[in-house]
Amino acid sequence: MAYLPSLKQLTYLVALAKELNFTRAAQVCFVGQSTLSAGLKELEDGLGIQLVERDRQNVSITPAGMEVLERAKTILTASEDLVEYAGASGKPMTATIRLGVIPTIAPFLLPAVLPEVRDRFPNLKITLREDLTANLLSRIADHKLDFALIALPYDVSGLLVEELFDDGFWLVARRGDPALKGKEVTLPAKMAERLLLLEEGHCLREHSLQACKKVDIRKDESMEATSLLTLLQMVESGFGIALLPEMAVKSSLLKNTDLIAKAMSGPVPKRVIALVARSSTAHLAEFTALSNCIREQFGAHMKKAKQEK
Amino acid sequence: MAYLPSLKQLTYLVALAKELNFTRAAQVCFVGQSTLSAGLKELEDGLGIQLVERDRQNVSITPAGMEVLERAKTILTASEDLVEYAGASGKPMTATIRLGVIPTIAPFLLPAVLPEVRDRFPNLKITLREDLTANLLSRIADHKLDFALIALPYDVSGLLVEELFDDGFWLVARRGDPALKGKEVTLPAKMAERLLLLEEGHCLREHSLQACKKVDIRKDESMEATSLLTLLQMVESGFGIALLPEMAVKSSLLKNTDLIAKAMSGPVPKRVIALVARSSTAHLAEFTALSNCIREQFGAHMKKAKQEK
DNA sequence: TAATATTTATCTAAATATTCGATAAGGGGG
DNA sequence: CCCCCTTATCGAATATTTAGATAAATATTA
Repeated sequence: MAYLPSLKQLTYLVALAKELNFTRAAQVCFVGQSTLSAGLKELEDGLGIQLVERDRQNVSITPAGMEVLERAKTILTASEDLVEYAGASGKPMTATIRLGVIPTIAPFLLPAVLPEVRDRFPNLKITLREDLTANLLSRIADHKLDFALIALPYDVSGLLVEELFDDGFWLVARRGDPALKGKEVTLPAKMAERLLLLEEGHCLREHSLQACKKVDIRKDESMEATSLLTLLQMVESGFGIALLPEMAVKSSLLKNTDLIAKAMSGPVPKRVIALVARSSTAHLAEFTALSNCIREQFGAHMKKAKQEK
Repeated sequence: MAYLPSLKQLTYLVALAKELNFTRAAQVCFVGQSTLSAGLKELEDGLGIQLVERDRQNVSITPAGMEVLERAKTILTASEDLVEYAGASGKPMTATIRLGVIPTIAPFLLPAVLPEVRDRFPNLKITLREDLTANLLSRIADHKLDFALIALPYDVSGLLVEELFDDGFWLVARRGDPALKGKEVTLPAKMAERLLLLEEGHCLREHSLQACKKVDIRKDESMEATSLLTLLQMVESGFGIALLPEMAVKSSLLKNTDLIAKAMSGPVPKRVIALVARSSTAHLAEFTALSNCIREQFGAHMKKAKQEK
């Protein structure tokens, strides 16, 4: 029989990689330092390679150790999800789902969707967290979050991804702005110069830049908005123009402002709204149900918004 | 600390699911029957759910058990691949790769590609297996095979997939066949009626049917070919027409025959040649290298074949 | 330079877990 | 009704794991 590492040994490696100190890692694992030391040695012997470089003063993970570490994390995550699944099975659609949503989606999609979700799955509890994509994905990996509603393109390798719908970008400018001239709106370079952006970290910033085929050159940080609301304020104050996701345009965000939103022509620049989860998530049924519900419900919501116009 | 199943317990579940008999499963695992019985009970207790239905006479896996089983297999596979990776690390591109190839790819692609692979990676050993897609994928899951060269579309969920290139379908008929008339060849329904197919199990059969938007209706099993060679024989004997992958057309398969191959017009029906592996494969470096090598080398091969024409 | 603190590795005895064989218990088939 | 086959359980032998003490190596500090 071939050697198989024990999950405990893998947790030792993971803890040690995080702490880079045997004593502290042992405390994290609730074992003695000698236990962790021996356990790791056994893992290295079993695998036949050195995973950790122990200088008496510093601990570092070898390149091979890094690869093993990644695999170990995957295995442990899948194991934890297996246990969680087992605990939740038998009572589907009754879980408490921790859902993360990025700030440029949350205020427009959640009000339209959550009531229906609650209606359809009365036993499904949803707790929300609004944060940047990177933070949400990191929390998903750490089991601190179950699902996240984010906008693609984004690196989602290794995750379970369900694309929900496209969300096109509209040009927003003050009434009478030259950028709005003409029947069709495109974004030539000179327009792009006037483009206002959200601050670093918001995916909408990257997506706007990609839509203009511009690389990210920060010019004036004081001219970067911290939310869509402040972004629009800046447009209204005459600092420039901006791209706004369709779902934001269709909300009441532009009411009582002097701003005009116009759809773009040509190949419409867009982001893709997607629900993601760990691929080993314990809540696959809930993931699918939520995906469908959002897709249907938000589709209906947008159609209604169109008619009202 | 939350409960974590031991990998040993997971192997017990996997073995039991395969054998559906505690005694035999225990033998497979090289443990006593009592050990397996106790181990499985411990797993069930730890997870808090029943995985196995034990009638004194029959053993069956509960629905929840099936889900846990799938997850267990994933975890065990990833663990085995971790060990294998550790053993192979430090000497990259020196592994012995067991490569599976489907029969409608092997004779056309391998001769063009393998010499270069051997040249570029002299320490990489490759053993070959020619078989149907379903068998190859099953062997990949069982660690009996490392990579497989197959044709998409095919259900490859859960696998590492690298699409290499498109392989269009050409219409093959006897010289003067009415199907060849006209400047452009499409496949109207009446042509599709005359279509000859490989026998069940060959993906080319499904792909040909999809290309004609036909569902699989077996008419006469004696009229089904067992290989591309016999398929062409049947076309040459006047039994009908066939679709042939471009890589086969560009080979010398049609030389010294009375057959004409003509590219299809419109949206070209095609298959996509892909290399697949377990997503936790120990040989990711080799996978990438082989992918690139095949893509480049076969691209050059086809270009050469075109010039010779 | 010497003392001290901090680190990981090793050793040992004790606690814990695992394993096997024997046996019990529950049904079907003859 | 008995025999055979199944899985579950029990107890003793065995193997593994653990913590604490200690060693060994280095860096820091006096």
